[in-house]
Amino acid sequence: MDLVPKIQHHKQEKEEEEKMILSEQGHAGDSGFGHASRPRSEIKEVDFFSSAGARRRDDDGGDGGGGESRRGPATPGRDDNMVNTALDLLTTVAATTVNGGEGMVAGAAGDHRKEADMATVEVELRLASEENRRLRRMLEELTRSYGTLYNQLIQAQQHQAASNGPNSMLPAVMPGVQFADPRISPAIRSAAAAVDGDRSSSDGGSGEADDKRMSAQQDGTPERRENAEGSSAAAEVPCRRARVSVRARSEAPMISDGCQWRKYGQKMAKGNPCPRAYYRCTMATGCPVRKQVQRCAEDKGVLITTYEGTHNHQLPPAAAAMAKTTSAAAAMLLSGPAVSRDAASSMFGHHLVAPPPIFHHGPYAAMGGATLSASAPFPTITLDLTHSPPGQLLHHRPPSLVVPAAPPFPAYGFPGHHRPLLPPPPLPAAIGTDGRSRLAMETMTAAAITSDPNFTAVLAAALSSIMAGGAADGGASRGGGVGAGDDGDGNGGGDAEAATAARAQETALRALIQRLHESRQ
DNA sequence: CGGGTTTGACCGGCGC
DNA sequence: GCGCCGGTCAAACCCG
Repeated sequence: MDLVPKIQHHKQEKEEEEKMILSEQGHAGDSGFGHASRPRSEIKEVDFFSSAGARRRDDDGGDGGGGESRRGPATPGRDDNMVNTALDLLTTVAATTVNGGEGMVAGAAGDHRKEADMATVEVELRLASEENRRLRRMLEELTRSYGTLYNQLIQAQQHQAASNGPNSMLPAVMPGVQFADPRISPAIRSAAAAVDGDRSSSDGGSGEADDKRMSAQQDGTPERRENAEGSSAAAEVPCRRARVSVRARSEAPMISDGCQWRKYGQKMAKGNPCPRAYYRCTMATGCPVRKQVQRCAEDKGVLITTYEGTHNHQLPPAAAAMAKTTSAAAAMLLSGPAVSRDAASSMFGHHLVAPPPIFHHGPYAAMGGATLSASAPFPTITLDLTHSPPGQLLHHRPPSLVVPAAPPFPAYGFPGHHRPLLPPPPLPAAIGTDGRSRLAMETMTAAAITSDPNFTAVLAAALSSIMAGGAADGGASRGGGVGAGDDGDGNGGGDAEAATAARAQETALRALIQRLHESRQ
């Protein structure tokens, strides 16, 4: 392009050069995440994900698999321990009660009590199993509904595209959605094209038709060439524009999210006496991810971190948690409204008493801990962690809840259909096949439980988080191309692993139900 | 000396 | 067209 300024041209060349070097080095930046932070910031930062980082390092780094995690039964923060301790805690408490009675009371009275306890536990267990079965059925139905809706969406999309031409893709994809930033549209079209590509590989029946359509799309126009040019650039754009803002209470200048950031600017923003700092991800050269850190004008104790973009490199596990969350949130933000009404009504309406407020009109739409802003220059989703249960997320984590502060937004009613532009995740298989999504799911479930004692809400939260966990995982890896989903073990799920995951899922559900029973009593 | 931070300048979008 | 504002750049500076 002749119009590109010289300096920019140079920059691009430089970036290309760096990318080449990077690729030759095989993402050398990945290995260096652990030590490069300055001690200064390590001390000051609120570390949301340190535990996860430690745990993940165990998982990823150790070639012996989770060997270390299995080695130390008493070590908090290990994978298995973390999962089950977090949610089995209550079960454990119940068991402890039983054992305690056994130890304290000797003789017949003790035996009686023990038997009674045992009977109670058995009844509880039976109830839990039954409820578990019911939940499973609901989950299956949800999955089916999701798949059906997705197919309908794709069909409508195809129909619209066929009748109105390719430029009408956006309305077909996003009915009723109006983004403040029209620049999103090509990206969405790209994503839609990518979906078609994915579908063609996954959907055997219509694969050929999709392939034909894809090839038909790859004609001369620059835009379509752009679409066909590989997913990285195409997938990058929507997340570059969608923003995920995290509000967290912290005295530190910056929250530690596991990534390396380099400050490249600071500005006084209007209406806020506190300066806004601009950071760029330096874990890989050319990584497009940026973040802005600013203190809240109203409450100086609240730190607002806004993420933008998708990492083009592998992430340390600690960062993957946040990246996955933000990626899912961004994907949800970009696509949520498209399905929120109809899908929500069809998915929730028949199953759950009170469908969560997924997306409303107005500048802000609140969903529990998350808000959407359609009036902002960029579509922004805000995850508010400032109202987390005190001490749970930021200050001191109880050993039973070692999972980092995964923002709880999916637990408030985004059952994973925040990604209609992408192939529907095979939910039952995806659930828990990745350790992190499992952990995040359970954390969010636990968070939902602690924050909302209402049965329906909690149930909805559990189901939502289950589905979001699976979808977020896929979303990050697909939508982000090389984003958070590619952090090493994302696709290592075999049957055994799935079975383990299913067991963990069941355990989580049992704990959840146990908790619900307790809260009812 | 290399890498990160600071800070004033610059640029582009947007509203009036 | 002008000014405002958000975002970015890059030279100077700082630090280990």
